[in-house]
Amino acid sequence: MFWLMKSEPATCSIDDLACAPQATVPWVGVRNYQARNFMRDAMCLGDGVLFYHSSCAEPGVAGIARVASTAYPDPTQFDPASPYFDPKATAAAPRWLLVDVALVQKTPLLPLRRMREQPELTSMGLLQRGSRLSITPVTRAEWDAVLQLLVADGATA
DNA sequence: GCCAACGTTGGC
DNA sequence: GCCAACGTTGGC
Repeated sequence: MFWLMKSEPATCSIDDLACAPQATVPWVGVRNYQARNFMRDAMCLGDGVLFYHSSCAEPGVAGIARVASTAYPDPTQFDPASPYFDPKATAAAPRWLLVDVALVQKTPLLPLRRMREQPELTSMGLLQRGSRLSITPVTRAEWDAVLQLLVADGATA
């Protein structure tokens, strides 16, 4: 399967991912049940990920990654010093799960603005009106179309 | 900083 | 279980 995962570059950018040990990061901080359920129930090792920069000057897809672990408890839910601390979570009954995400390739930024111009991408969850989910499934057709655009960008860069 | 859209909370 | 109030997201 394929996914789009949002990250605020101020928190974890594509370059931060590239610089992480094994170019892999635990996807900490998801506190939405729908997004959690995607990680827990639907993600598989090796699934393709569009790494998306959100809440920044130039929102858009910044690289390709892949799912690098199965789901396990997000340690930040247990850490009172973390902004992601959840007082209702316990080690016996963790509430929030995450997966590890590994960089495949940084790409030239594919801006949200350009994605909106592509008829074959209008079905993407990311582009739906009012959509705020930080993790959304991506169809093979959408994945292929995005890769096409990323390649085209690379060729003309 | 604005604001639309959505999710969560909590009283009843 | 309803629903109003509140909080959050995230593009602009």
